Amino acid sequence: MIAHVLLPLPVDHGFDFLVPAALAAEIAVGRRVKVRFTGRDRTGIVAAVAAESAHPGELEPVLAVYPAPAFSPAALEFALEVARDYLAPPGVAVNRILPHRVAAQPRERHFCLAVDLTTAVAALERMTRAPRQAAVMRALLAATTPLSPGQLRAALGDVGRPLARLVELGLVKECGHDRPPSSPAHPLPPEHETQAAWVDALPRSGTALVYARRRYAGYARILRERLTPASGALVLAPEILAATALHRFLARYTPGPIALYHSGLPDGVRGRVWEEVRAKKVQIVVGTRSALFLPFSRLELIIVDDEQDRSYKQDEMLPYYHACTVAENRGTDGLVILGTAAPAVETFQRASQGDIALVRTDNASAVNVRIVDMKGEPSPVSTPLRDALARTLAANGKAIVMVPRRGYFQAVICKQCGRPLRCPHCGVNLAYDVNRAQLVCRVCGRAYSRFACPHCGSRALRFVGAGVERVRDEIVHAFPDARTLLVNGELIARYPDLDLEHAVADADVIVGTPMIAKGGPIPGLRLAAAIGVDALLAVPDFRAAERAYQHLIGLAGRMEDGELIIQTNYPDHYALRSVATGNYELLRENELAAREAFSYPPFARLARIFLTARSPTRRRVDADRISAALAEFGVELLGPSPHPRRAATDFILVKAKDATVLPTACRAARDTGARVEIDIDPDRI
DNA sequence: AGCACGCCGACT
DNA sequence: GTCGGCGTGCTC
Ligand SMILES: [Zn+2]
Ligand SMILES: [Zn+2]
Repeated sequence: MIAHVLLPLPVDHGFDFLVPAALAAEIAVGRRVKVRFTGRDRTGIVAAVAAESAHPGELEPVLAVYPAPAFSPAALEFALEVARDYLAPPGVAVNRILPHRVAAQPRERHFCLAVDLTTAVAALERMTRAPRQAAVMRALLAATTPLSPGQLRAALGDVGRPLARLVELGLVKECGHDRPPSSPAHPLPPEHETQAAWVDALPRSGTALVYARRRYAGYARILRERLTPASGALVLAPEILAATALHRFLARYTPGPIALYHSGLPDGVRGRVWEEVRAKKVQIVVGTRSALFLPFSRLELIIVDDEQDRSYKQDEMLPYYHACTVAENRGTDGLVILGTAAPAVETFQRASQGDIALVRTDNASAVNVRIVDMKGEPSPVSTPLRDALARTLAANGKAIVMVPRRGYFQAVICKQCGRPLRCPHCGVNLAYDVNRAQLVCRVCGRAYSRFACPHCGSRALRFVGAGVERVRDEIVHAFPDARTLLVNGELIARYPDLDLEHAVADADVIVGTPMIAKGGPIPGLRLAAAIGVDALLAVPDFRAAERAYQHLIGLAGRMEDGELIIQTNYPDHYALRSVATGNYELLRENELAAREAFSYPPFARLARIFLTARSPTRRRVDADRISAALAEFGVELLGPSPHPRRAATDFILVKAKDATVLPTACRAARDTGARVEIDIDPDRI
């Protein structure tokens, strides 16, 4: 017997191995196996089992078979289809998707009263000399479900001793739950019921763009009303934080167990969820894009929340897939919901052409938008913003300030000759880091202490582009009594378990990078401000204005009502006017016109071809070979230009006005033999 | 991906 | 003469 195994190598085929008789019963398509390959042990995934091999040479034996976690045959086929669509090596893709181990179910014990209520109350009255025991008894009396030691500890502190004593006395017993009994779903609060009204307008199947400011309650309603017992449902959020918040919400308002699945979980936990899905023990999963590959046997419903978010595009690692597209392929005979408060221009275009359904609620928001013209404003915190902050804080309201730049100052410019100070190694502008009191390069990390212009020698320097830390300091200086919280990537990296919701609840002013524009309403928030949106508008990407719009809508979405202040030098920019007037069409029309004029999506399809080779001449030769190979397809090539992050890598941008030729052209580029990686439909350029 | 093979410039 | 650079191709 032969096993055809996909190894994690950048090749487009698998390798055959001999299945020893002892492993014949265990071998199965989708399982992970250990093999000896080129002198070392490796693991791969069985793509097929056959009687014989077409390989002429000797075959190595399969050394071990791992029954779990494993792909179901259908899940494997789907993963391979995605790899094929995105021109990724199948072995690389499937080995990345499948977790490696299955962690044991955490054996959380649960305790409940062992006696009836009257006996318990009588015992409690006699417990005057054992207050800890009494506290445990009271907690168990009040609880509607059994409690785990962890839950008791959270409420009462360390109660191991008193709990053990109560068990000894026969007042409390352990009840045999492996997992906490799923709490009965809470009814939706009335205000959520109205927010969920759009569910009635959904089609039965196909893809629907749900353009609604508030969507979570609707998702809970769909899960309650539309899910049949035999089917699975998948709910995606763009990032781990958002997935966790959505999971918490849906677990509260939906009956039955809901699993959480994302790449931040330990491998073993992911493996456990994977296997629970395969065994149909879990019907609903909330997660990030990697959850799309879970082995659901039937998937009637996929919800992609915040459809416009660029985190849905995998662009750091193969396969370079987009979660929305993959979701639509995955849920072909069910319902796929793309939910958003600020639709991607491309998605909305599909809806307006009738390719997908459009469900649009009245998105009028109670947020009042004010655009502040920054011409002549010396401080990054304008006078109108300062006044609004003072008013808000005086009225015990909360404020949030978004600054799209990290650190302290974006750049340092010579007052004498006007030129920016650059890193001599990388050529990029140097940023100022207050903590080190040095100029730092964001590309190579080098720091410099020489504060003088290399061109004219002048020591008169101007710091420009206030970053989030600088704005925070400015606000702390202006409002020393307010509790100010800085939220940036560094904070999340340093405290991965930080409960952001709690931290935010304790702050008066939250200053942060655009990550704070994601998420639901913050209680008590009355003022939101966007500082330096011009930096967002100036990003060299055809989607820059759309992204700025989406960030601003996201920021406004963190308030139920209140004021949004936008600081800009371009008060008439259509993206900002569109936010101010609540008129999405204004953004859409301007974007469509620009993209049609310059042949960008949705009027063309793009791909990036990465060329990796040590020598630049080699990359040049490859680039020439590719442009020769693509000549016949009538596509436009831009570049090659150096990759912004990866060393020894260039990329070519491919633009195809005919959407259907792009995959063919990309395949032709791959088959030139040049060492390439291809990113179809990139999300940033 | 890793590793061997093989071909051309420049060094004891 | 050999050493070592990397481009090419193969691994079940
Ligand atoms: Zn100068
Ligand atoms: Zn540098």
